Order: sequence, then C-alpha cells, then structure tokens
Amino acid sequence: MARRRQSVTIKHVAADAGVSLQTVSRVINKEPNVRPSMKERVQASIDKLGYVPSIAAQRMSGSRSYLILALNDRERTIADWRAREGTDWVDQMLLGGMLTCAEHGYRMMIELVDTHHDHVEREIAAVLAAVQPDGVILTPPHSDNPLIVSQLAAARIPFVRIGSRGGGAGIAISMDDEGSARLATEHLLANGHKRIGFIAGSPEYELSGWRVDGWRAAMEEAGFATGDLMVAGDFTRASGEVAARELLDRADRATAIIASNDQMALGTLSVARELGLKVPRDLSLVSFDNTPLVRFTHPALTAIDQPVAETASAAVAAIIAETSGAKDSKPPSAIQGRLVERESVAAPAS
Amino acid sequence: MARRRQSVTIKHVAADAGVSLQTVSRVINKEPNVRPSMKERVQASIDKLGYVPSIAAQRMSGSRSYLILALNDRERTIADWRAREGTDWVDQMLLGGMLTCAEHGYRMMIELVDTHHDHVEREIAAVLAAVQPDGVILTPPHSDNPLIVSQLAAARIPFVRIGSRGGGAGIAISMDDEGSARLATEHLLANGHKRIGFIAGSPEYELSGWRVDGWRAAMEEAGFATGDLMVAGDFTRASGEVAARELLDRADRATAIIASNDQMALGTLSVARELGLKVPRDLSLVSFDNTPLVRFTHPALTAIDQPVAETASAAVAAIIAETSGAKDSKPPSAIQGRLVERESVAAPAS
DNA sequence: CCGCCCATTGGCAACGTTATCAATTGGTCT
DNA sequence: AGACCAATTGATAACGTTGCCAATGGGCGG
Repeated sequence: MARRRQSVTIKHVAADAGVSLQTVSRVINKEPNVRPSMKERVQASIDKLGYVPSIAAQRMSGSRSYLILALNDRERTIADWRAREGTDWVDQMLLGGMLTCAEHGYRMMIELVDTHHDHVEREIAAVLAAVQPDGVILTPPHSDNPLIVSQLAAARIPFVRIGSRGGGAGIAISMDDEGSARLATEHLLANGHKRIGFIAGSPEYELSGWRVDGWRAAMEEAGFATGDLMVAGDFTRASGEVAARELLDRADRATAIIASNDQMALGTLSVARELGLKVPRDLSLVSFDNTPLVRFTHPALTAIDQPVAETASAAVAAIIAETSGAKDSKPPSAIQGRLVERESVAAPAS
Repeated sequence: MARRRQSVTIKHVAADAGVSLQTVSRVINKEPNVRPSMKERVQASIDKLGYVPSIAAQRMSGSRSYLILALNDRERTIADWRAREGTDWVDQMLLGGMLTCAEHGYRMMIELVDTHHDHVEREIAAVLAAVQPDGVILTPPHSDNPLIVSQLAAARIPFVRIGSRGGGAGIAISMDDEGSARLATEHLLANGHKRIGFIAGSPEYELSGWRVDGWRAAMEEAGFATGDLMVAGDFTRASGEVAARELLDRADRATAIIASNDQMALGTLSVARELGLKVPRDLSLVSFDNTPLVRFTHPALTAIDQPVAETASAAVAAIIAETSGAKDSKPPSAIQGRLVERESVAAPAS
C-alpha cells in the first residue's frame, strides 16, 4: 500500500557533493579514472548521508545483482527436517557462504528446488528470473543433475557444483573423497582390522562412488577382500540400520565399519547395541561428515571432518572471481578431509 | 560485463496476448476488475512463455519486493559455528520460514547483524536500503534490542519479534516459556524431586527470565525452596558446565536440573559424569530446545521441544498478512511447548 | 431516451541505477 | 605549434514493473 521509497538515493549524494549521478556511480563501483580528490569528496557525502545503493535498481539497470543463489534439494531438506536428525548442512552452508559474501558486498539467498520434479527446469527458470542472481551454488544432488547443469550453462550464469568433479560445465568443488575414505580405511587397517565394511551413500550422489573407490583401493593394496563388505544406503539413519544389519548379523561379520555419513553411522551404532556388540570393543566405527551429533554419542565417533563451511566459502569466492572477470580464477578443486579421532576405534578382538 | 537481461518480460506477454502492459500487470497481481475471459487469455500467454516477474523491477516501481528478511545475531551465530555445537537454529528458521514464504510467493533472506555493535543502526539501515524487504523477522537477542525495534518501527516496516512478548512495537511471537518451564518442573516434581536446580540463560534474552519464572512458580506452589538453586549461564556449553558444577559440587546438591537449552544440558551431563553422578540414577536432567543432539546422547535427554520451524512459519505468515493489509491479523502470540520424555529422568535416590 | 456511474482497459510517467557516448581538459608526441 | 590521446566528467537513454489517470463502453435509474 504505502509506497515506500528509498530515503537516500544517488541523486541526493550527487546534489550534496555537487557532481553528476554518473560520477557518484563510478565512486560506488570503484571504477578507475576518477580523480582522487573527487572520489574523496563523493565518499564524504556518501558517508554523511548514509547512502546505500539499492540492489533492485542496480539489477534493473542491467549490472550485477550482488546476489548469489544457493539451490538445495527440497525433498531431501524437508525429509531431514522431518526426521529431526540435524544434518547441520544448511547452517554450515549459510555461514561459510554468507560470511564470504559479506566480505565482498554480496548477499546469499537459499532456495529449495525439487531435483526430481518433472518441472525442475521450469522451477529453476522461475527462480532465476525472479531473483536474477549473479551466480548459483548447486549442492548435491543438484550438482550431478545434468538437466540443471546444462540449463545453468545455457543461461550463462556462473555456477559452482559442490561435491562434483570436473567434467561438465560450471566450477566443480569437492572434498577429496577417495583420499578421505582411504584415510579412514588406513586408520582402521593400522589398528589391525581386516574385515572392514563400507556403507555407501546414495548412488545418485557421485561422491558416494568416490568414497567407495578410496576404501576399495586401500583394502586391495593391503591385500584384503572387499567383495561382500559393501552395502549401499541412502544417507538416512534407517538405511544405515539396514546396511549395518547386513554387515553385522552374520558369521563372518565385519570388525569395523565405515559409514558414508553420520546418520548412517548412528544407525549402525544402534544396530550394534541391539546385537550386543560393544563399540569399540567388538566393532570399530568411522563416519563421514563429523556433524556435531557424533561428538555427543556414546561412544563419541571417530569421523572424517567434512568442511562444509569452507567449501561454501570457496564456492562463493569462485563465483565472485568469475563475475569480476578474473579469467585465471582457479578454485581449490579438492578440499582435504581430516580424520578426527574419538572413541569408536580400537583393535579388533583377537 | 555481459549485460544480462530478462528473457521474457511483461512486454512479451502483452504482445503475445494482444493487450496492454497494465492489464498483464493486473493479472499477475490478481487485481479485481479484470474480465474473466481476459484474465484467462493473459494467463495462457504467461504460461506459454514461462514468464516470471522480476523482483527487482517490482521493487523498483515501488510495490512489494516479495522479500522477507531474517536478522540473526552475527556474533552468536559465528560463535555457535566455531564451537561446532550444532544449534540447528538456522536450519529450522529457514525451513519453517522458507516453506511458508514459498506458499505465498515470497522469498526469505537471512542476514547477520551484530546486536552489540556501535553501529547496529547503520548496519541495519544499510541492509534495509539494499534489500528493501517487505518485512523483517527479528530473532533473539535482536528481538529485545530497543535500538533495533524502534528503528524498524520508525521505518514503518512490518516486523516480528521472535521470542518476545507484547509491549513494544512489532508483532511478538513467543513460546509459552513459563508454561514450558512449569511443565518441566512439574514432571520432575511428579517423579519425587524436591531440590530441582535451574540453569538460566543469558539475561539479555527476555525469555530467560520467563523460564525462570515458570520454574520458580511451580516450585513455590509445591512448597519447595528455590533460593540457592538458580544459576545463570549464557547458553553455551561451557557456561552450562560452570553452572552445573555450582549446583552439583556441594553437600546439598540438586537431585534434578533443568537447563535452559540443550547446550547447557550437555555441559551438565559432562560435569555429572566427571563427578561420578549417573544420569538418571543420581541426577535427573531436563533441557530446553530438543535439538537433534539430545536424542543421541547417553542417556538421551528428556527435553522441552521448541518448535522453531513452526514459530518461523507463524512469523512469516503474520508479516504477509500485515503486508496484505489484513488489519485483523492475530498471530498466535504464544506457542505451546511440549515435553518429550526420554531417559534422563527418574525418581531421586532415596 | 438521457445522463450518470461503474467496470474494464490503455497510456504514460516514475522508480534508482548503470551503460553508452559525448564533451572537456591537459598533456605528449612529432 | 598542431594534432592526437588519455583522463576525467557529464547528459541521456535504457532496464521491467506498477501507480495514476484518462478513455471507453455498457447498464440502470429517472
């Protein structure tokens, strides 16, 4: 109703400093070829009046929107939320991304989109048209959705695919999944384990495969079999329970298990308890992600830390670099995982 | 660089449907006085072309921005993040708020602002000027910051104060904190406890006081002393440890403790373990918030569930209602808490 | 049958910013 | 010294949408 207008516009600043609109604009955007004395004078007026450019107007005039859009999977996000399992993912994304955005005068928005929906492309087109972001951050499983990737590429919007590797369009940033899985495996091998089970994540996520690769490679190098020790879950706790039961409820059970995320590790933990297996005495357990949850379980879990915030931060930085026209921007394509030792690993019972 | 323009604008739709821009605009905004046949024709063109209005342009022309801004405390958010304690707060806010926004064609943005900074007002003015939201959601402790509240009121922007009560300007939405604290207290009383300690939250949050009130009232009604059983923390785990030590490391120690949030409950749990007190045998424990963490501790904690997502959803709904000019919008000012029983409460050792 | 009012539609300006191009200045190169 | 060039500043036209007001047409009371 009440037509709310900008209180201080570029016009007021121009009047106050006694210069043209364009000059003020140049100062705001730190363009070259402005005499230092002039720049100073204009800046003084800006500070005095407390002027802040309207992103709407900036976008309107065809320049940057100073907005970066993060696209999460709606289905998964809501499921996580319903389950109340606390994946911590959005928190971390926001923090890492938002702080880096703030440093560069950008802002971040999050939108939920169904990766499986028939109308993904329409839905994304709608969001892009409405928000008109300068760049987009894709999180898994969107990162590996060819429809979305090609659409973004066609729209010529800079975008980052978190959790994906090179190959397609866009900037790929991922953790060193093989290396991390290898790290976990070797830690267990060093503790004397031979039958190390692996609970993989949903095959829809490319990273699931890489983690399996790392585990398998380490096992084979050590000369141990992997054939019947891999079970796939879908990153939920329930699927972790099913997988754990398969690995544990049999004669030649695994003496150690690596779970591809914390939720499935929690599922494993409860199955172990149910089967009367003490962790770490009867079963060693290592998980991926290292969300706050696994610090407070009993026992606290040894985990591979997944630096989500740092990754988001790198993603934002990469987009801003590309937007600013830095051609040589070379984002850190593989971020190192880190093994955090707690109480869930011990030598196998002899 | 590359001037990226809107692909399908209102102009294209108007041309396709053979009507004026204004008519299309009317259809988009569901204004009255458009002949049904005309509305249909225009809508068909919109669907055909996949047209979506540009938020930037809408805002420019002085109407709504369809953006709701959530303001979180930067200091606290970053501290939580550093501590990696997983408060889950942002996740929940986003989900509840975002989903409700989406239902009404709005979008939500989150910004971090320092509530204590000297320049809060400038910082907020800057965000408002840049984003130009239709409404603002204040989370604690911003909700109780008089500077921010009066500034928002002066700017005549609809805003919600989450976790606050009536009194000042803006729409206040809060949990029934006294009632919830009373619920927790009575649950412990029913289990036979007499010395029930209370770890309060930071006094900067008004809700901290209300929770204390509920506990004190229930205790006094039952005829038990409260004098030396209340210790204030600041919602961090470390402060919970300090407080717990004060309540437990003495002769007439408390047999039960209510912590004003999960983090402080976790601190209490570790102090109990350190002092050789078994939960719930030697100490019963109830916490506030019911974040995912307390489901997986050992023992799992009985907790008061804080419906953050529902609260955020109600906040968004209230703002949209006010923006739409519904004068009689009456948001649910007090949302009921719920006691979730787990394993941390038992009768006191006789 | 006349005039008035309401429902419907269209035309045009305005919103705040930047892109583009033109104008001015002062200096440098031959 | 003439001309050209770079640096600096300004003027104007977009950008996509809605507010405002005018224009049109049809129905209804007198």
